[in-house]
Amino acid sequence: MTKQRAVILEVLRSDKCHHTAEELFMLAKEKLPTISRATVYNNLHSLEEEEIIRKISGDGGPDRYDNSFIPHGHLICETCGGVYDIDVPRIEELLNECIGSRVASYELKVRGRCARCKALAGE
Amino acid sequence: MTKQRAVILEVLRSDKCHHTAEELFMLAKEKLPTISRATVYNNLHSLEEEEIIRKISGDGGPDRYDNSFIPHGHLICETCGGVYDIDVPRIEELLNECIGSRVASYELKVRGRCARCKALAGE
DNA sequence: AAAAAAATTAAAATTATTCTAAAAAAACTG
DNA sequence: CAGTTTTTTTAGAATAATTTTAATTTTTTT
Repeated sequence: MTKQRAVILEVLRSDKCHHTAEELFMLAKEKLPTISRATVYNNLHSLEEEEIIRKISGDGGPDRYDNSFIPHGHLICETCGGVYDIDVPRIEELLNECIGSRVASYELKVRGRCARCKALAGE
Repeated sequence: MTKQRAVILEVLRSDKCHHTAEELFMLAKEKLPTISRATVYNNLHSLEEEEIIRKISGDGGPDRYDNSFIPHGHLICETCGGVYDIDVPRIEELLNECIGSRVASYELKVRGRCARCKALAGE
């Protein structure tokens, strides 16, 4: 556990939203100005290997990192653009049945409207 | 509908697996040797806009394209790296219940082992 | 057939990420 | 704790995927 790794974990955990490697690098730099981009990437990889964090890829832009390793769904609100964690009950069992064996992991992104935006729209 | 666009659609549809832009470019080049990479990217974007195809991103490598726009799950095989369509029954209803309203679309990627690789491994 | 608009091309530019080799820090060893 | 080895970090170069650019070609409209 180096200074750099501690800072990367700290910024990963101190925030609710899912940052990109570049954002994490900038945030880490505020706390440790000498940190290098390569170190951020190196640590994100090793943290992923160690099953501490998880990469979320594919919204067009760069990959993002989630400070939880446990797979869970994300709701992308079409109204406000926010990305919220969602829990889909028994999804893992359902997927296991589907592929006829144990799923190693899954990634689920749902586009719709979040609770807040629904309430504001009077739904 | 230009010659190029027709060829791109043709190669997209003639294959069961999900190709990358580069692969589609190479396949299109066989049929139309003067075609340019930029044309492939341009057309993939417009076809996506027109809701004819769908981009699948985020398995480490480059984005892939699915010749169907209708949302469905993908199994990414951890053994052979292939990307296969999977049908998860009643997933849409389940997601609707979860977010308390109609989902606009979803993206589901499951990592596990495909039927072929399971068979080869003697499972 | 001429003019205007749209699509294509090849190459350069950009973005995100990975690699490299040297320097620094950390972990062993006697 | 001094010397050695291993690991990590660093800055920048390299690479990969995609986008942009500006000139050309093709298609459409008039």
